[in-house]
Amino acid sequence: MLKMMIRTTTAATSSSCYCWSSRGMNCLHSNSTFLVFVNNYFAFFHSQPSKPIKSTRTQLEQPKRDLPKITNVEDAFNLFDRMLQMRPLPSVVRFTKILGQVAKLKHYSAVISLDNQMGVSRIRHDIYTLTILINCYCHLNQMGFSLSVLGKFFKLGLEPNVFTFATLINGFLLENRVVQAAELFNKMINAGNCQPDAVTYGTLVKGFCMKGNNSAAIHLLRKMEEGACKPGLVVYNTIIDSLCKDKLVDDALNLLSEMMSKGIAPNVFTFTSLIHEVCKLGKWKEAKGLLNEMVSKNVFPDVYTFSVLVDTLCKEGMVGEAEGVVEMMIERDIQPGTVTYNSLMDGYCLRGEMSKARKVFKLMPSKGSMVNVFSYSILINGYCKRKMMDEAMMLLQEMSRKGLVPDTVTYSTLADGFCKVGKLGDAQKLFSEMQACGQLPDVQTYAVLLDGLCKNRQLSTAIQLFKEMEGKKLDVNIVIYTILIEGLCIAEKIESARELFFGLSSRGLQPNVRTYTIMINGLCIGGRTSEAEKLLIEMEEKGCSPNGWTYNIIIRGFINNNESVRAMELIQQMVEKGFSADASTTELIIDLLCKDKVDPALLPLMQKENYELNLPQLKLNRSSDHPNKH
DNA sequence: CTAGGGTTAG
Repeated sequence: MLKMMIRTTTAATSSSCYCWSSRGMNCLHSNSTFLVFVNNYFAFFHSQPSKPIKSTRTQLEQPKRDLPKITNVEDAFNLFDRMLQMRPLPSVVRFTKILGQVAKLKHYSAVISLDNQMGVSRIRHDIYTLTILINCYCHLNQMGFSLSVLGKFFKLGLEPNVFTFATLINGFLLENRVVQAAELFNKMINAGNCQPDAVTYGTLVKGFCMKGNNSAAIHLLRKMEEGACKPGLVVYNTIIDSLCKDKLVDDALNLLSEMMSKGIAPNVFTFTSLIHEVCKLGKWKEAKGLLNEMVSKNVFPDVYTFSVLVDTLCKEGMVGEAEGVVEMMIERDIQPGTVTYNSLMDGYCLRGEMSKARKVFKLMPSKGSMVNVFSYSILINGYCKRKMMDEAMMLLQEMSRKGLVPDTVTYSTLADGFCKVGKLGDAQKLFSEMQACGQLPDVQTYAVLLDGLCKNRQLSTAIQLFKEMEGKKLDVNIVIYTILIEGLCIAEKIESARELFFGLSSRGLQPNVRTYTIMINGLCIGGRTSEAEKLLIEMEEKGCSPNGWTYNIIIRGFINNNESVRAMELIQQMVEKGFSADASTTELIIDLLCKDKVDPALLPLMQKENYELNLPQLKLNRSSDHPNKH
């Protein structure tokens, strides 16, 4: 038996070295089912017509365009200049059309400067111009200016219409101010002269969904049914997507049947939401079923749908298959976009294949996909996970040369990389740098830094940072407390760790598996093995099942406290639950055996059939159960 | 000429 254990130990060690990433680890559980899904899926698409029938609508829309289509801001500025020099001046409508197009390109500040030029030439605003302006300020997170534009309506004797109000409601939502959005909505209803339309309702429904308030969204849906403005496709799609994001796929599917029974046909948005969530839950059969269903209804997957599939395949570690999907997209004349390629790059990064990721990154512009902040963050994350900090930092510098603004995620990723290689100073430098550049640290940024400080035994600095974080109105969550509890345990301040742990519920926080495991570890370090075991039972009772990592921790705790009898019992419990010993636990067990420290009374237990049979599982030690993940 | 829904990174 000893031989077997040693063999499996090496297997466990090498497997945990290979799996350096915590993401993508779920590939272990259902690879084969997913493969079946993918194979079916390929066969399925090859049997479909390669091009969906294009709607004739777009063809009809073309001739009425009396203005060259603007594809970039420069063209807009040039055209605008020429128009401003014409005498007589073109009408406000002509100018507004350009503003509308630039706004569609999401160049909101460009719209504002164009509007200023209009002002200089004394071109009067109309309702359209002002509404576009409001929308631009909304997207620039400047609601204050949006509201002052509203004031202009009255000055000019114009009356805001339902477009204006819907835009303002959306603006509040972009700032996460759902209450104000709802207030404005109610004002519309009560004032009586401008009733909300389907879009206005849809916007507010989205607001409730954003706040995770699905029941309020559904309530509004029911209210629409009673009134004159019946819910349409978009409102259903919004709620279906929100239900999906909350993993309530069954509720989402019920809503799908409901809309169909009302004669509202689901479109590619509806199916993409559903397929996305079903893929995330690993329900490949259902994903295939939905793909079948949509095509049978003449709804064809588009670049969004395919990107979801590419992303899922990549996260499952099946990058080759993802590449196949990309090729199929091109064959079917659906051009992969930046998001598609970003997902593919992330897939390579997750497997540590940085040169392949880099190749995609390099080829993107020639395929018509501009790299963006996501592309850089993905690559940077790839290098950070491989501890290649120089390469990661070079990319950060390249970003600013290309005029891309690194965001909170980019900086947090880099800070985490530096923390993990023990360069706390560099992490802290980035933390200040990001704030100097106007990027606000969020909870996850603080989590990265706190974790780095705690793991590097700088507890007092960590506590200082924690206080700073509390001072800002950041929502301190269980992840943060878990890091602090671990920090206290590392510093062997077990009493303080216990206090913090048992005070969690009074802060309205629920410990998760990680929190429990870290506390159990702390208690074991402090020699309180019986209390640790109590916690193991308690977590199970509270519906938080211990995982393989938890068992390994507590077993090691018992062995280290010379309680090998109880340790052996726990090993059996662990094996019965389908978990297995990891490398360091196995080492301790071997040590016990070598030193003949195992009570002969235990031998019958150790030779139990199920225990022996399960030993080869050692090599299946899953690093997803490992602490290095928040 | 103006407004709402689905894809990617820590």
